Amino acid sequence: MRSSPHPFTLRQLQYASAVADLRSFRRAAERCHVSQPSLSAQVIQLEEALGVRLFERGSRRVLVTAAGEAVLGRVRRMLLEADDLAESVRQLGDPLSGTLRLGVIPTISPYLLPEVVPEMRARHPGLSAVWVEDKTETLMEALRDGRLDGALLALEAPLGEVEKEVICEDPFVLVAPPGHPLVQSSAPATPQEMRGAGFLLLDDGHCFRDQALDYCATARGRELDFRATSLATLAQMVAGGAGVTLLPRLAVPVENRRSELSVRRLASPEPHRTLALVWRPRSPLGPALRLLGQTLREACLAAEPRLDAAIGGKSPPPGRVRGRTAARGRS
Amino acid sequence: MRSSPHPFTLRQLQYASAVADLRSFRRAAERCHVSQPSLSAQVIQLEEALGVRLFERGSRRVLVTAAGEAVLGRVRRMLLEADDLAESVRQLGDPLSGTLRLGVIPTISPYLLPEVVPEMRARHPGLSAVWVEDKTETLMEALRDGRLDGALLALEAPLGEVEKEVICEDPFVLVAPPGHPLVQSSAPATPQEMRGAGFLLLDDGHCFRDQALDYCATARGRELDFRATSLATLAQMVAGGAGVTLLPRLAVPVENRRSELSVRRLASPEPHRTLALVWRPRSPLGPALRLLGQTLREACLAAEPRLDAAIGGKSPPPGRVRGRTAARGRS
DNA sequence: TAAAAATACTCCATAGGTATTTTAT
DNA sequence: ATAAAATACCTATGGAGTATTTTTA
Repeated sequence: MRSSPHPFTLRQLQYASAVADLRSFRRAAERCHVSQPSLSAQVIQLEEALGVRLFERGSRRVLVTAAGEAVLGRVRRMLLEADDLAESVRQLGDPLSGTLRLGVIPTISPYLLPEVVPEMRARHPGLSAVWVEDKTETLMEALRDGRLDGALLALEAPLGEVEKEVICEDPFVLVAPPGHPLVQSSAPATPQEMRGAGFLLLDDGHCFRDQALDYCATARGRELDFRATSLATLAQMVAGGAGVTLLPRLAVPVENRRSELSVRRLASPEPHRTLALVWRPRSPLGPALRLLGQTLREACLAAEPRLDAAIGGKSPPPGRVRGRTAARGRS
Repeated sequence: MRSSPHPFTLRQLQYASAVADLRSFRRAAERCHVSQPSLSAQVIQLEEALGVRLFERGSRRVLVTAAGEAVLGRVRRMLLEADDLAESVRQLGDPLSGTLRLGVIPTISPYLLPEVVPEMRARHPGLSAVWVEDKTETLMEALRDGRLDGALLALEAPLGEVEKEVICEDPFVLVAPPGHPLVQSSAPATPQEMRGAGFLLLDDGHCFRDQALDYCATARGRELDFRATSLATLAQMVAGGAGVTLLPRLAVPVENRRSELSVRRLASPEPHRTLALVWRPRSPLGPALRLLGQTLREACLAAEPRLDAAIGGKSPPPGRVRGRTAARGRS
């Protein structure tokens, strides 16, 4: 352990981080609730302590130097750790309370949250959650920056290093207008049957699009020249006869509530996504999120029969989901 | 980004960390070069800021509370990151100079270091290295605590999360006294031939013992009732006719310098270890260590012919070693 | 009772404030 | 000319020191 006396303070790092964020000493000073000269002085001291200029000052703009870029990543990580330290103490006294800032992707939230949010409230009355909906990439960035505490998404997307609690496996199903040749059989649909079929898919940026596109490729389907921005739109288009699509089973009860669609399971290996609650490694909220994930899993399990009913077919016994795992996501 | 003004300072963390390490306020104050009351005051302030008692003070001893244990891990990580921040700036100005504290395991150091240390000195004159010899587990702990900058060891041992630069693959070879039935052929030795043979192995704690034991098990050999503390001892015992053993090819030129041993390659899949330079993820010295690793690899490559000559057999063309990889070690 | 941490207090280094100057567009 | 950062200078918080008291094994 080195730990010679440190030549800088957390406060200096905070000020520097604010300047880097806002590209202005003036506004940084405002955000930090100090006067501009005070903040300037601290930043200068930091630069002197480190022996490197972090910012290039112009009278109209502030630029971050190359050295600054290199240093500020570490600075942000340190400030995040400092937040975590404070938070971890709060968690000691009060393991399951406070407000969690949670992200969720749009292909999950409308279908899962109505189920599980009431359950959460019932099971953990001290815990409140703020849900933010966005695409995987944005959520992960917010997670890494500490703007979110956790996120509910599909593990099949590239996530980087996270801790996770798996909620459920969500199989994809084939959806077509009633009477469409692809939904005349009730047996699981094989890729061969779908060869050449015209698929409607989601717009870019949705991880579900990528997965559906993968399957579409193996089935030698072709993508139609329209991209929906939501599963609801997709379902409407299919109901209108514009083509067929894949939907996560989770979405079927909602999107087919008026029974305008015919649904068919897919033959194994059944394509699916794995829904999970993920969080930053070593987040002080890890234990709380783990517990929350378990609640979510149980709520999902309880919803299974209804999901099966909606697609008119029993699922194969779901592989026992494993918990308490920390691992690196794909890519 | 949260980053509300932090209620504690790096200095407070440093003092608390020193108290935890030394279990004494007085000695912690000495180490930190401040008076005992000053340090006490800061620790008390930290406890108040966090709202939790970190230490249980007795007149004869200081105990770390449960909360303290929970908090101090994070504290140490933060202090390490602070060190890294300072170091990363030093690296910016001067990428390949300074002193690296490097660990190496005893089954590598006597064979590889004499080769590569002169090469290192020649290639990176500004860079000096302090080498520490110890077993893998101890080295990894020192690495995680920031007491070492890098370590040269075998990737087959459980390492946790590290960045690495692979140096070379080092195959194991069969070593027996001349005239021993197992070394009459010059063809690669198969596990079947070795069935029931008496193997001399290293003492516990050496990762090479574990690997040799694995092979020994697949070959249905039996371990003799003696455990050597070094490969040198092992080689001496074999030369004295006490049994046979496996050695890393790297060790053969040194341990068989008087040609008292007969050496035979092993049939594929040839057991081997993968030597690599590893370091903490995000270490500011990463780029320097990466470069150093490349030097080590080239020095190893240059030594190949001599190693082959020493075991009297050409190796199969070595699989192209991959560089620039960061990955999680086994276990 | 003795060793160790906490308290009492003084001092000064420094973070922060206001007023002003410098700088670059 | 003007917006923004640096400088000058003052204030006051608080970190560090010495001397002393309290605590407990």
